Amino acid sequence: MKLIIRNNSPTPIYQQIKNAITSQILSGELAEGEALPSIRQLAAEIQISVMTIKKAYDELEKEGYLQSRQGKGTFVAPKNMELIREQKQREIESYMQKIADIANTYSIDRQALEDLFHLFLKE
Amino acid sequence: MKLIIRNNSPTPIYQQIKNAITSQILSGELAEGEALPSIRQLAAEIQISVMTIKKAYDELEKEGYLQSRQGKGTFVAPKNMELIREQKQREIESYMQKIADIANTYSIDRQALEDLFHLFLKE
Amino acid sequence: MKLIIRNNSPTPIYQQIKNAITSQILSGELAEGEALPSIRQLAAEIQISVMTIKKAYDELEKEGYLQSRQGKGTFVAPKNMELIREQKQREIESYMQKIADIANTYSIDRQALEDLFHLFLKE
Amino acid sequence: MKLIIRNNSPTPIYQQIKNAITSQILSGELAEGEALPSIRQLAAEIQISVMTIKKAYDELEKEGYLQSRQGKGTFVAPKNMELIREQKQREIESYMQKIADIANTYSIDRQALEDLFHLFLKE
DNA sequence: GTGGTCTAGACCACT
DNA sequence: GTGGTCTAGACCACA
Repeated sequence: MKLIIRNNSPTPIYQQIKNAITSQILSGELAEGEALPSIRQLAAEIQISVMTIKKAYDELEKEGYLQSRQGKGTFVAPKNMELIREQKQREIESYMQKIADIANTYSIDRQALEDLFHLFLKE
Repeated sequence: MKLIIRNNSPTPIYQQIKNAITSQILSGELAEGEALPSIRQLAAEIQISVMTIKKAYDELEKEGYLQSRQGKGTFVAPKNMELIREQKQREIESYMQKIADIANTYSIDRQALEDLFHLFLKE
Repeated sequence: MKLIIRNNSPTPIYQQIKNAITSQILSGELAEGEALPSIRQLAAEIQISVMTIKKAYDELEKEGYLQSRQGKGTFVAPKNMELIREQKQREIESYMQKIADIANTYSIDRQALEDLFHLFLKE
Repeated sequence: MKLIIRNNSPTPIYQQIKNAITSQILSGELAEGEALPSIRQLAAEIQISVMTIKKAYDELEKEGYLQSRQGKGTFVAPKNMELIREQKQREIESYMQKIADIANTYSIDRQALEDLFHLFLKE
């Protein structure tokens, strides 16, 4: 597995690992069902603590990209991706509805709301 | 008034009462100026000592959530609007944070997100 | 905060912590907006590593129960709970639809499917 | 045939081709017995050396995914049904695991879950 | 061998 | 003070 980690980057190492893996899954370089390097192996390969790799793998599993099986290894999850994205889309819409409701009820300024929104998006 | 008190809980009963009331005030279930049940009435209703209710009401008054008027009863303090706005502001921010997180994790297009946001706001 | 941790339990410590906190949130003992003990404080109190507490808090944050703010502390999230449960309900339904679709397409035995389902539920 | 090849990717091109084809076979986009484009045709189509395509096809034949018949072309191997069933079985298990996880995390009633499951199965 | 959990430190950034 | 990240070990359970 090819991974370039920048120690001096402000992006946490586990996040860099997550980004690299998701981009490879989304581009098809990592096919569904394919095995990933074991956490220890990858840790040795890129000179990073096992726990850091584990954290990246754990989060990717919760997000639906990977699937771990004790004693067997970690694999690219079957392609739920469209399903997951649909769900996340709906989740976003319901949060927006909530925001709109609150803004209406408490007459919060729309311009302020938009500025806030841009702030969060640009992070 | 809806209150669920657990006798076997490690949380002191007066604290459970305080939690329930503040949560109802902040969520808007108890509107500002609204009358709370009298100490004796509530004590009878939930089978709790009058002293315990009084302690809860007293502390809530000290903290600015309630206001008791001699001979008239206890009311939700009117100056909560700022408190509530702050609370709602934080609520909106937490929703936006979630939207931003999801958008980052699943690489959702920012322009589409903004369009959606305008859609909900203009409703 | 009152927490009883069993070191000899098969349930991981971080899971025991999560269970205790969610049950207190759902029962109202922990009101929305209320501060939780800091990770270090709780770690000292129950004699557990800071990282273990952190893991429990982290997962509770991802699940929508808590909200952490750097430099300030960790708080019970505003009551999105009904919203989140609705979303999770829909998520479950879409997974079930997927299962039903696959089972239909590949004529997988329904009884085997049910047995499998019971197996996973009873874990 | 839909193939996206990245020249600047760290994954060797023949591996990218293998990944794309296995993924399409396992997901059913390529049905058993279906003909694949000829080596020369595919090479021309995606602007890749004939040798590279041949290497990918050869390895996929060794792994049992494809079957080439002298003078006729290359086809998806017919005995994939078991492979696919295994894959689908694992897919179903992963969905069930997700359902069980959500149900545990958000304390969703098991009976309701079973009723829902029967509903979807009987459709 | 694999992943799953846990520890006891450390340093950083924010307030 | 708070949370956020990371390390270099350890032991367990599964296969």
